[in-house]
Amino acid sequence: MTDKPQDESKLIAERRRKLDALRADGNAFPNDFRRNATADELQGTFVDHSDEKLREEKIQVAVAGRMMVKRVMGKASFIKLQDRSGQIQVRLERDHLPEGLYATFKKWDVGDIVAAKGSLFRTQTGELTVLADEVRLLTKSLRPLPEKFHGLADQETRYRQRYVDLIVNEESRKVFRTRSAIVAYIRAFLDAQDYLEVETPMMQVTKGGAVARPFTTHHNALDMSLFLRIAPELNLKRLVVGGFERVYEINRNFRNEGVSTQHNPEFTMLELYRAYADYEDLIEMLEALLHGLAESILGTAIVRYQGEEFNFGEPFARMTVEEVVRKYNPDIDAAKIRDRDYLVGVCKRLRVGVKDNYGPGKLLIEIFDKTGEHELRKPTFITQYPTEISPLSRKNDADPFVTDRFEFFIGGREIANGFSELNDPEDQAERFHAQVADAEAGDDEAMAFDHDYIRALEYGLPPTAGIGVGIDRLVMLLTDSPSIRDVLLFPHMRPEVFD
RNA sequence: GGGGCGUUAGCUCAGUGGUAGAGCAUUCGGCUUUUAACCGACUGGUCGAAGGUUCAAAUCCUUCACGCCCCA
Repeated sequence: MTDKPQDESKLIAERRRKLDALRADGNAFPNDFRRNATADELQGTFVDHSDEKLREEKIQVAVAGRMMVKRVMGKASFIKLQDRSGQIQVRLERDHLPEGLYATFKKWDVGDIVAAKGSLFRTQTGELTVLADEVRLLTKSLRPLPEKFHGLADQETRYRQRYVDLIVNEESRKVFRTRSAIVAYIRAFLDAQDYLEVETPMMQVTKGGAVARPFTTHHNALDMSLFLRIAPELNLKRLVVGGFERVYEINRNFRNEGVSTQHNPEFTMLELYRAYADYEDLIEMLEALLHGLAESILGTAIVRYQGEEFNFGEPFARMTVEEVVRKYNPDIDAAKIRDRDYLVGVCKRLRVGVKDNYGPGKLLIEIFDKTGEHELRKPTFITQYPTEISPLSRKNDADPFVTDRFEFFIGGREIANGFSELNDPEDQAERFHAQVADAEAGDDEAMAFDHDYIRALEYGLPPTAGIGVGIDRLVMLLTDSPSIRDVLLFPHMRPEVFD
């Protein structure tokens, strides 16, 4: 009744024969069992119950899960069932089960989904165990699990077949539970401050909100091109114009760039906007958020990441872009640090590519990226980003060469980017024109002119500050994960070849 | 895009030119308190793909695929 691929492993073929027998015997995939407790509920509830007390009370339980351990010792066996909460041991005795069931059970395999009903007791070593009155096979597993001791180590298989990784690697399950807890903490933190969570379009007609290359898609019925968003920024600020003075979105962005341990084509960002605030207010807020997160997730303000140690309990360091450039390039002439020709010379010495349309601000940031970024190990706010490369940021009142903007670095990586928003519609229009000029000069990362966004600003965006936080990188930090793929359930991979 | 490393049984891994290996898992037998259970027997491979060198290739060479790391 089953078509068997010729190259199918003998292990799978063996299990398929068992499934055939199950089908012949009735419903091989029943869905009428209901459990009354998870493993951890039982472990917690009866933690103080002795074996005698458990046997006295005859506590009836119904448990189910994946059979991860199977130890047959003649006429009795121990198995362990793994459910979403943990594992619970079950003891099966031939003479304590309905006639013939024990012999049937012996054919079941590690990996099968099994249910058991019975009463609780403790073994000689004190392990809480269900003495089974009844056991059932709920789902036959056709594929053998990886070896029990070493688990699944192969990176490629862990990423491609995450379900197997999650079955056998507790550390991997823990990473994704922590990820969920981090996002839940952030939501609670913001909700407590009266922020409104919103969702804005993933598919956009105009690319904007960040300097990056977009993915393009096509709407058939409308016969038009659409961009997958590179940022939600402009839409969120439209909402502030609309009177939602505190908004945030936690969602995916898409950037058509390289893949690395730090980059996935789609990644998750928290972006938030707050009216009547400036970038200094958001620096304070981010410090409070990160401190609270560390205490909540790790139970301490000390974050250990890949051999480095960061204290989230104290205010973070601050430097300006120019200070960083001068610190890591001590030979630079401070008097000429905004001189285009001089900076071109520095870039050439550093073997940084320079284009004709680069102004001093762009050149400065190229030098920063090349020489400074990786040195920013301890949590550090970098401020005063050049206006030239910050088309949506408010100019600094005293020094319009730079904006009231910061980026936040830990371990040499950008974690967040925030600024006082540019709410002058005429200045914003000029900045868009500059972006369009860059685009025409061949810069495929430049923004388009967003007429509707200018119109929104013309209605009046209150003085506002905003911030974007890379959630994946934050999760990496708090789970000590070396690669972004370790914190993405299904990281981007080239297609697998099935032959 | 460039460089380095990797791909051998279901899983974890040995194997540097001369008969393809181990542990776990599977299969069979034994065992009524195991904890990577234990004891005994057996089984399991187009060595990532294609081509080349050689009397002989998992091993050397070339190309390709996929993955990991570093750099741009």
